[in-house]
Amino acid sequence: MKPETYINKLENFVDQQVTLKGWLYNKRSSGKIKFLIIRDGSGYCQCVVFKGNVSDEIFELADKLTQESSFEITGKVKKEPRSVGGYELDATDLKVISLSQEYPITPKEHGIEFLIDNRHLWIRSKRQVAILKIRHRIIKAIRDFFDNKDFTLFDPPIITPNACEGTSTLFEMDYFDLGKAYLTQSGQLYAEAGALALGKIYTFGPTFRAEKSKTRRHLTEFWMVEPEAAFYDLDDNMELAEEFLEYIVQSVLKDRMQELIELERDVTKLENIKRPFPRISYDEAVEVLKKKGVEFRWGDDFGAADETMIAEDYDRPVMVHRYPSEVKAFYMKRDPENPKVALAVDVLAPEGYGEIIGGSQREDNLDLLLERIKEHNLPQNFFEWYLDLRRFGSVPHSGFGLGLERTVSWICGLEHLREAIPFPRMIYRNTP
RNA sequence: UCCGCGGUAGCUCAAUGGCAGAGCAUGCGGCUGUUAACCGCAGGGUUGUAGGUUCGAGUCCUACCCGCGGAGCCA
Repeated sequence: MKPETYINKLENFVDQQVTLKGWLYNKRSSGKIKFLIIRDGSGYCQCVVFKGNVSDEIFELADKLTQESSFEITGKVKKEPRSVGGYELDATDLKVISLSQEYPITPKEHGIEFLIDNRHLWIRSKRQVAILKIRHRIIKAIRDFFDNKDFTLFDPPIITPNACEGTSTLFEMDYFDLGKAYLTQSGQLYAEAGALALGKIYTFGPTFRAEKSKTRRHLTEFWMVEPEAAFYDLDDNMELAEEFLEYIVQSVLKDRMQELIELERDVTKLENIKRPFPRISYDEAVEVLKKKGVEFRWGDDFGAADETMIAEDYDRPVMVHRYPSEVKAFYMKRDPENPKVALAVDVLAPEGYGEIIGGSQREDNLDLLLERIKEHNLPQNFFEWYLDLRRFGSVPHSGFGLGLERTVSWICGLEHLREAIPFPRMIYRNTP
């Protein structure tokens, strides 16, 4: 039943007869010759149906195929530079599996609303297939990177009893007799427990934000990878982050060049992504903004436009460290040399893609952490288990979170995060 | 939540307050190398919803609905 081969393996079958199974991507005809473009998920192949080579029935059947009809086609493989993918199938037989009804996504332009309404079909188009393949390669690179460094995959809960950081708006649900529960906004606190158990761990899963963000950089459901390592300080954390990003980008360049070209991505911009990355302090970043004429008050967090201006001076991601502690989460450790700033780091991607990583060294002192919890008006009883991590063998430790879709978006050169995930969830859309 | 823009054929879009149109898609016909193929013919409309102004509204006014772009917040 399964296909004997796939389009991306045709180079091994030149001058041999094969049967491909797939869907009709497009069709052109010119009298006694028809060109069927078949896609099978692995690639695209032009099949030539010539009246002299097939029976009249087969020739007419080729005419009946509508866009996205499923079919199998048999013929001899030829090398053909004029054809998509470089190979062509000289058809001798054709079987229709299922004729498609009138397919809504035509080979012309469409508006974004229509495409998102038809996301379940839109993902069949070339551009979306390329993005999803790159997404998969990025995910594989993430897992390989940490696995090769002896980080253990550690899955935090998705249902949580309270806000991890106490700031964001969360999706709320009724949890039996225990009252309200929430969808996780970060696996961070649980990751710390994991690091103190296993040394080096990473979490990788979906995360949820109920904020009414309505921009190209936001989804309500997105994927995040969060490494956490015991005995790592902020510098170790930054080293890990830059090696990590370099590995991801270089892996995609090595294995998904064809897809990047399909997306018309300027790959020279990606080839620059090599260590070391520039590191500047928040203070230095503020100076840069002021020099560029931005009115910026020390103590504020950077907006999207500020991030772009800071990043535009560099051809690779820039690591901005030591943010004012007041704009950062309660669990971030303050710099012993300057308690007004936290040992935090944000990594800003080039080309205006903004923050793709946020991380920090964590507060490992029980008393200071208790103070932070009070300052942030967080319910201490929910954090008792987290405080235990400081009561029972506390150690310096650090970690960061990388937003998968923002990374996919940056590497693919996308305009909007919604193309970086199969079925985007946004404030005004939860379908299909 | 706030600011800005939009909603007309299956899709992308036109239409000075005066006959609701084109391209693509679909159907039929033509073409032996097409690359979003091309050429000819045909079918296809509650102009987002409700109300108002007017001899006459896709067009002007009011309200609502839906979406898009951005801000804040963040990955």
